[in-house]
Amino acid sequence: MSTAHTNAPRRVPVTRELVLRTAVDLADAAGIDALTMRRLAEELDLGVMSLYYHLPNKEAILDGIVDVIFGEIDEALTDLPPAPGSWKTELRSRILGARAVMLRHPWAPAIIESRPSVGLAMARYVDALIGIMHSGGLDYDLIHHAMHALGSRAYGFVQELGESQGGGDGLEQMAAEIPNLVEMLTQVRHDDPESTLGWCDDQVEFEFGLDLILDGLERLRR
Amino acid sequence: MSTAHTNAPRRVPVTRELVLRTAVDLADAAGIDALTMRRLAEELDLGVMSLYYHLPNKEAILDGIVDVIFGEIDEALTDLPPAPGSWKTELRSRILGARAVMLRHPWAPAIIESRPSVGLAMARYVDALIGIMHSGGLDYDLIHHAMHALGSRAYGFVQELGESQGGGDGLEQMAAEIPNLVEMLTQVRHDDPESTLGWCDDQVEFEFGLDLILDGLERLRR
DNA sequence: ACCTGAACACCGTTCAAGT
DNA sequence: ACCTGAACACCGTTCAAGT
Repeated sequence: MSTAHTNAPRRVPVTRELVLRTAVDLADAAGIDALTMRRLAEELDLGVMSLYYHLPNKEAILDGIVDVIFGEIDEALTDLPPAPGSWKTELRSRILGARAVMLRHPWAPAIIESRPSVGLAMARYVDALIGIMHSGGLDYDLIHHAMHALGSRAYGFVQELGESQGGGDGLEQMAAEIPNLVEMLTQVRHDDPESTLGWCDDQVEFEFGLDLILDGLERLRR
Repeated sequence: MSTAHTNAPRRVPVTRELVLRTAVDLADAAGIDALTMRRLAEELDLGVMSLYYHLPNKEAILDGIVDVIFGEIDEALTDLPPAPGSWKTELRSRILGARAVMLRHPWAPAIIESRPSVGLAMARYVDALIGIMHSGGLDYDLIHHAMHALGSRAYGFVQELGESQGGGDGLEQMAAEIPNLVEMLTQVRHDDPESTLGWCDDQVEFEFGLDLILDGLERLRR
């Protein structure tokens, strides 16, 4: 996973940026729980306390990670073809672009939601969304509502609750107590038997919710 | 905060339910970070290891806490007047009822989102929402989409990102880099100067997003 | 059936240094 | 300027018991 533990001389100097990049790679490879100061230092072939020279504490590392993620989003979006279209399609493609990055870093949504403040990279991303909506003829009051209505969907994710565990192991035992839920699940499963992602295709659901909101906003704009 | 530390004989026996109730009270009073096994045991005037007789581990305590919260929601909703109305208003009032409980336990959303599985109380709550929608004429496929579109909003909350910090301390420094965001914030603040909750009234925004989704679903039903 | 202390394997971080 | 080990104050949990 890394070249740590060798005692060959380091090619690149350790910097704040390298620490953050390594932290993201570590979370990708071993899960967010593996991202401890000790493990991160090990990955960099450094003593634990050396990390504190580059960043003040673990909170700063988590803040920095969010910057890295939104940096990746920005990169992915500048590669995107211009695609003139309406404000709605433009917003939609930006958000789906952000989502593609989130899918590469499944732990990122939880970290983003845990941060108390907004970093520059994230603010820039939001700023671009607002700019698109304003150019599209939405006034700032409606844009403000829109950002709240979108919530984390603006960043390309929704925290999927419960159903994401793939059908619900324990649900069968409670079947008698939750007839409507059981009926819905069996029916939806039946309607879409060859769905590769199981009965619950998250990408489809994400776009459904996103379009529901965008269409509603478009209607309010008029 | 409690009657711990006295050595008067305990009135009520320690049970799983008392442990969970105490855990909720502790999180309410001292924040979710204060909910450690040691602190919880102290609150109950118990040795730490005694907790493990009533519940297998901390995960089970967090699962149990979610059950307690949805128990409170159920209680609050049965007190609610019947309010016949459309499926939309009925769903709306249930969700706003759930939200009122969430507001009493600000730490609850994060815990709910962190749980990998659905407990019975939560499943019952979802089941009731589905029942209402089905009675209102939505088919199960649309209901399934609806639950995903609502996301955590179905439980009465959205994880508010960034702006919730109350105007953004650090935003002023980045003003030049985020002109659209700054313009939106100043304009919205100007339009609503006497807002007691600051420029960003979460209850209003929550209902805006909820209604946007419910109205869109109603349109799809027809 | 109900409770317990000692000990273990972890955390993030302070301190007082080293080169 | 860059890095470090020892130590501290925490975690959740295992174990082997006590009554």
